[in-house]
Amino acid sequence: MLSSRVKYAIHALLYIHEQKAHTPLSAKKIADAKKIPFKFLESILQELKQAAIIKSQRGPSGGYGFLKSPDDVTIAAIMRIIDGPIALTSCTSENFYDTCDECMSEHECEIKTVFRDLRKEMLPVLNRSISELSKLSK
Amino acid sequence: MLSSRVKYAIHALLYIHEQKAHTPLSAKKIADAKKIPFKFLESILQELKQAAIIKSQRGPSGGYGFLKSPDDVTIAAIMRIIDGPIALTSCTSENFYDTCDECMSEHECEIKTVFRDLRKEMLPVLNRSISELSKLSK
DNA sequence: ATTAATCCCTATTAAACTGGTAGGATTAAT
DNA sequence: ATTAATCCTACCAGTTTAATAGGGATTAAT
Repeated sequence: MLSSRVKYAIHALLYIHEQKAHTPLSAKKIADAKKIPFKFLESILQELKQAAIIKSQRGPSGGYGFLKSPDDVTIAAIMRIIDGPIALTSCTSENFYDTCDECMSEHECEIKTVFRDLRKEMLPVLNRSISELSKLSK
Repeated sequence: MLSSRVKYAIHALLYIHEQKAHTPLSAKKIADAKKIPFKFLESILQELKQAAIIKSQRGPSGGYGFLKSPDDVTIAAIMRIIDGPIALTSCTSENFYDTCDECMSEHECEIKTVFRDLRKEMLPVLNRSISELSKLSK
């Protein structure tokens, strides 16, 4: 299941996108509007900033805004930054690949086939961007 | 990510299926063949038995065998029994549905749309059965 | 220059989850 | 009766999760 961090992250990014403010949006405002625990949200925004998704402005009337275009920020990317791999097994992960014992010992693990196919079906859906998502809800 | 319990469960069921023995297969043999910690495997087999996937025979020359047909035992079913929901949010889960705060407050949560679509794409792959999987590997 | 609002960093915590272990009771075939 | 197997209950150490707490650094409006 999705962590609450990822859910909060998506909600926060959607909110920032939808406000379309030229001035940055403060964590406080986002937290209030989206009912996210303030301090918890702060740490999530830090993580997104570290990953170069958003940028921040300090001081009064400071806050957060997109660094990358919302068209290019996908749900998959947010999940990878915060929760890690999309794939359900490390041996079928593209960005977090790791061998599993079974794959080493057997010529081709039966499980691998399923979860490689699964990942392939999941990606197109998760590659939707924040701006796409925002349009859908209207 | 998949829990090791689910991975072990799938491997164990595949092994039982492939042995095609008329006599039940002991946890010990499965554990040795598939290199699964014996006691850990036992508890997994208990769970599968409780869920009426397999049946057991006690005593010497006892062990485990399919109760349902391997044609009808899907990866999705095993995952639901052991790890819980397939869907990534409870509000898009069929078998473990639960409301989330956002879904209540807003007319239609944007996130819900994505993860409902995601679930829809995942299911056909995860509805493959043990016997299908077994054929694929040959 | 003060101050108010923010970012940013570190630490702590309670609860749940994960991946096992341990030991004994029960059952049935020999 | 012995043995080999399932069954049942409890335990445990380590990690993760979802926060909370506190405070320092930075900035900009006044």
